[in-house]
Amino acid sequence: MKDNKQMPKYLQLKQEILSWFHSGRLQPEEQMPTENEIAALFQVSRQTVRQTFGVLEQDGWIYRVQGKGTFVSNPQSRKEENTQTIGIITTYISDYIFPHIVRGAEAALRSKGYRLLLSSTDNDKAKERESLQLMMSQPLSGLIIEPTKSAEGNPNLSYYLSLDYKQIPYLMINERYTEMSCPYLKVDDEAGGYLATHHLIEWGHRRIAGFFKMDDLQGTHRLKGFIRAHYDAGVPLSPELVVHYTTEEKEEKPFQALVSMLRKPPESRPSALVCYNDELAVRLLEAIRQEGLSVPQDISIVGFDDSTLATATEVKLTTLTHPKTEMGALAAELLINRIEGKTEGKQEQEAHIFQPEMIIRESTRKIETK
Amino acid sequence: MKDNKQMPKYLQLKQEILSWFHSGRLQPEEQMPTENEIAALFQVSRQTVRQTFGVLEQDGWIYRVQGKGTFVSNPQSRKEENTQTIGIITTYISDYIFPHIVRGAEAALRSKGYRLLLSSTDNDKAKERESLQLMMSQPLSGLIIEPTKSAEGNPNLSYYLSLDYKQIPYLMINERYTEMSCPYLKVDDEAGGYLATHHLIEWGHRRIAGFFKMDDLQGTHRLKGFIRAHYDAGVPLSPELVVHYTTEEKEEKPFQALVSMLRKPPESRPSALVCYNDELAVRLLEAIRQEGLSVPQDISIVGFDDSTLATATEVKLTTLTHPKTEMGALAAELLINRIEGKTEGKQEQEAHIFQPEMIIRESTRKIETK
DNA sequence: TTGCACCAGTTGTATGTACATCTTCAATTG
DNA sequence: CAATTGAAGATGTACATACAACTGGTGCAA
Repeated sequence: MKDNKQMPKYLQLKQEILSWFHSGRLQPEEQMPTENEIAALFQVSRQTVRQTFGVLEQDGWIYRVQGKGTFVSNPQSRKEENTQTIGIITTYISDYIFPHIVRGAEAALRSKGYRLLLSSTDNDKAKERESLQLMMSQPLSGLIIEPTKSAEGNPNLSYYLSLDYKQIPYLMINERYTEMSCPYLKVDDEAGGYLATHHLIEWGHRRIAGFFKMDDLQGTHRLKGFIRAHYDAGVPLSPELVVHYTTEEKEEKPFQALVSMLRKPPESRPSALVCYNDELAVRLLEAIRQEGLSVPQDISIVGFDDSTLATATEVKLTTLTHPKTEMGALAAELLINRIEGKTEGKQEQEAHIFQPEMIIRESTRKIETK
Repeated sequence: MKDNKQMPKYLQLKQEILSWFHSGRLQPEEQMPTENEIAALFQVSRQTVRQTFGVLEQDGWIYRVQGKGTFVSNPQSRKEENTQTIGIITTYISDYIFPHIVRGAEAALRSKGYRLLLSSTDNDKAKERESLQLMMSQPLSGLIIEPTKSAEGNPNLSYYLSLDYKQIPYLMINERYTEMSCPYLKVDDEAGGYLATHHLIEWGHRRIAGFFKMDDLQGTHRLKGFIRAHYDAGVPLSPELVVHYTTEEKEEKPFQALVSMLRKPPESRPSALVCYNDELAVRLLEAIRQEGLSVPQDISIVGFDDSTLATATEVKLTTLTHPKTEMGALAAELLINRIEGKTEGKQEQEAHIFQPEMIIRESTRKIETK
């Protein structure tokens, strides 16, 4: 027992006894040493031991039976007392892949007896703070966070620090704040962009247009892969074939950009498109139809995320998988492991990166290399 | 202070002090008499007073500040200890209109300082029970439920009764178990089925096929409207044009049924379809394409719910609106009103019924009446 | 006026003693 | 052999004392 003079004896004693539990030296339902034994062992008075036991009993670690003794609580019953609630804070709830992430997490949590608290930030840092505040206003076992745009840093740092202080485990999905080190899960978007582009190059395409949303890291990573695939294959990439846009511009800018590309003479037109995601791919399909061209005869097109939209269209989209549901489920499992202390010793990996896979459907075709 | 010798002094003292709070003799934030004063007043030792204060502090009645004194807790902060948590149990989370309902509810709840617990049943009554159990394992302020397979009755009645017993307000969305009387929000599905059918009849269609999922009440109501529209217009309805299916059959049965309809000679083929929802409409579009027919030239088709799928297809679907987000928000508001007792006197209406509206896009066309 | 030391009063920590109440089990009794 | 009794040992209650740590105010000195 450390003789930290900052801490009162009864709290030092509490730490010591907690370590007995964590090390497995005392098993659930086992009888504790009696108050007098512990008092003698640590050279403190029985009253001090009683004070410690009082706190431990409140925290649900032990229970006392008059005349019989003091016993270690069953972790089962301890859990029942503690909240078994995990929060998820995500940017959007209803948008396209997030429901699947939540669904995966919810199913995993429910099967392990945890409840799911859900909140969204709508990509607004003030709402993120509000959500954190609300979640932490009640006991919480753990937290899964999808950070709101981290470009301007993290104004809610103090809340995250108080998570550390309260020893509430948390992890991040899709991105993470660079100021903080916690486990996180993400998709290898650069590999995705590479795969999509590589697939098209392999099938003979040489003029490939790319449309990427640049206000989140996913878009920039996918673009990176797009560029690298060109470089590796020795295919030159003309700058006019890369279109950047932001969330606000997503309805019109890429659409118009594609229309003006398609109105050029066939030989200077792209023969294939790589789209930021399926939603954009569906939007661009309209532009192609509007210009009287068809997919995949005239233009090949690749989406991202394998959403429900990808198979709702007449020509089923070639796309890349996003492990939406699995990611949610894994996040939940990792978090539960941390909560229940199963990571002791093996020291879980900090980052879990999913590799996307191509799903080749009908929207891409092989063409003759000139 | 009653001299009940059964009860230890420190508990008798607690009762006495509690009566001070209840009688208003001590107001919130007021400073309590000091430990020594109370000890002298009741002729007990300061230690005994401390023991009493310890219990009162745990119960949230008082708080202590070293060097300053002991104070009566603000009932506000006592209330904070009570959960401000509302649960939503829905059939699916990720499927198409539910994320929007949840989103509407979440935004409304967050703005009023409530937390949202989310759970899904996957349309499985066993999971519904599991979800109810989990939700109720902790204090809960209220519950929003979307019934599972509402047409088949309610096997989890006992849980709902215990909600009544615990005086936890709840309401139902989309449908309600007929055995129970609670406020509910729904779309007038019969009117929707009627509108869709009426629209087609008005545009000259006489052989209209209907595809309805029959294991929830939405489907049966939409069918009812479908039939009534035929009846009102004096259009005969052949039984072979009505297809029933269940959740489990949704992938294949309606698809096959339509294929065999389309292979009949053109004059005995339906000229229009009314679909249970957009998801099914998209699926049936495939069948139509597969048989070499086109929409709306050969077949008109109407969906339901105005989901994102309705505009993802190349032929934009004519469909009916569903007030997804608004419904979630209104459900949350009504529930909060009940929780906070704002319904006293005016006695809220039991049912809130939204009227669907037709959105006419490209998938239906006028034909010549024979 | 400002800053500092000091003091009285309050809660927090630590120990000691005494006895009450309850559980268990062995010894005793009928 | 069954029931009772009693002792031992555990936690629960109650009181007493001493000092530590903190708060707020007073009063003195720069």
